Amino acid sequence: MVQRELKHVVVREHVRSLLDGAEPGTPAPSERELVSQFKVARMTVRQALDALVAEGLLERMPGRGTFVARPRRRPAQLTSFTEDMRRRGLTADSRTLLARIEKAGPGVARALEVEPNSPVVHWKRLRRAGGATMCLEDAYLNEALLPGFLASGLPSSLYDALQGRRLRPTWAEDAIQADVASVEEADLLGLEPGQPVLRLARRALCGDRVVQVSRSTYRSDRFTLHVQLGEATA
Amino acid sequence: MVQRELKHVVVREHVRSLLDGAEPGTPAPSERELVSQFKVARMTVRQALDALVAEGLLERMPGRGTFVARPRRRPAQLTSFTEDMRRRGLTADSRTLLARIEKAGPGVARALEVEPNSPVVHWKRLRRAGGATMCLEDAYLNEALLPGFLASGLPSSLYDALQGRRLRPTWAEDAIQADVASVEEADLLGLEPGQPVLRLARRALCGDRVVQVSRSTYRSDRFTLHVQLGEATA
DNA sequence: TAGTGGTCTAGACCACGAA
DNA sequence: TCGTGGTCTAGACCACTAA
Repeated sequence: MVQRELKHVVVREHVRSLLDGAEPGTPAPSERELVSQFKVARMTVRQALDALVAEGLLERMPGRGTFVARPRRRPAQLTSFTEDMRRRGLTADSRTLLARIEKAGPGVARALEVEPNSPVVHWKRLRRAGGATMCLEDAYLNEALLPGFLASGLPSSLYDALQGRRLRPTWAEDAIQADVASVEEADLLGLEPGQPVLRLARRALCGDRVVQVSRSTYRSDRFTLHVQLGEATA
Repeated sequence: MVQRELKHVVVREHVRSLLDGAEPGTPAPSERELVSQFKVARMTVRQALDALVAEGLLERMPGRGTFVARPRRRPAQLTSFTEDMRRRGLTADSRTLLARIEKAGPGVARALEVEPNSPVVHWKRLRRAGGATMCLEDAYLNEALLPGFLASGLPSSLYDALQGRRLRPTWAEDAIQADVASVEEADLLGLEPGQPVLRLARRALCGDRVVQVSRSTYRSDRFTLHVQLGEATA
């Protein structure tokens, strides 16, 4: 069963594969070329190219033509610790300190937007990258969205596991502070009490549903947080 | 001199003002209504509405109509300290510790993407919000882009001043770390040496040009950094 | 001058949703 | 059934760029 392909999709994908891997500045076929090649109206070609322009692949230059755009600088992406470390060429692993279902206290309930005393997954991990201890993470997940999460075995990457259930966060808000390590944190992270740490509190949503809230404590001597910021729009 | 208004712009702005402040879910006029109202072709109306959809103001629902969308959650925006504080209901001011033109050292030159020994504006400020000292900021600006910047008087908001010269940053990268205050920082910020501080190093670009690089040191007891993260694409 | 993208027309048929 | 947005046609004139 081959679904009927919309013409603008055919044109769009043809142009995309034509320019796959091309250098920025490479000219795309002109609109009128595509019109005669695919025997379609020019509006149809424009619809196809509009999509690629919106995507950031192409750039129009009136009077000159349409060209492969240089990659846009993007604002902050929502990535997991595992992905972050992989990007730095390090392999992430973790030691689970605690993983169980609890009743949500008032703070966690409010943050997760569930009723107090609702079941939540509490997962506490010591996270390492390239063999070195990086941070202590205390995460709470909305159990109602993740039935049987603990029973199916703890995943190595939380976001991978959420992605598998189509619950990968699409948006998050982090609150970031500097502080000094508590006695317990220092012990777990291998620091002296009073040494500086970076604290990061996250609320992660998938659509409108709060999936995860967490508090992480990073060793400041091993971890620098990198954030890209985009253009302010009105 | 009234510039000729493009039809799709007229329609777009009419719809925008019509729905200004409307609740999410409010229906927009149907495409055919706008066609007969403005005596234009339907493609023209679609072009107008497409722009508003891309902007996030409208949402199409095939078979039902076009409606005001609920505001999208946005990834991190590039805002200035002044704007950040205003959003928190605080008024920002600052005490300039140093403002002069210097020759770029190797590190600053590399970060600003100028030749070593090029003239750069060095501006060091103690920044306050609501009367309380918040941070110490050391900023370097590319003098070649900002001729006469110091001569025209120091602005209260750097980003406002840059905006006036059409050099407001459109993208930035921050590196964020926890540390402890040095003796000099402690003195200026009113802390004890060894208390935790949040360090933020920023490189801000307008288009492809590096406009500003800076290092800021925040009192961690008064300042929490908030960052929104968007969906990972590709 | 020839080619490009930007705008615009006046229709058409389709699938989908609500009544 | 009727109105909606989604797709598509076959033209047109314009401003701009490059040769």
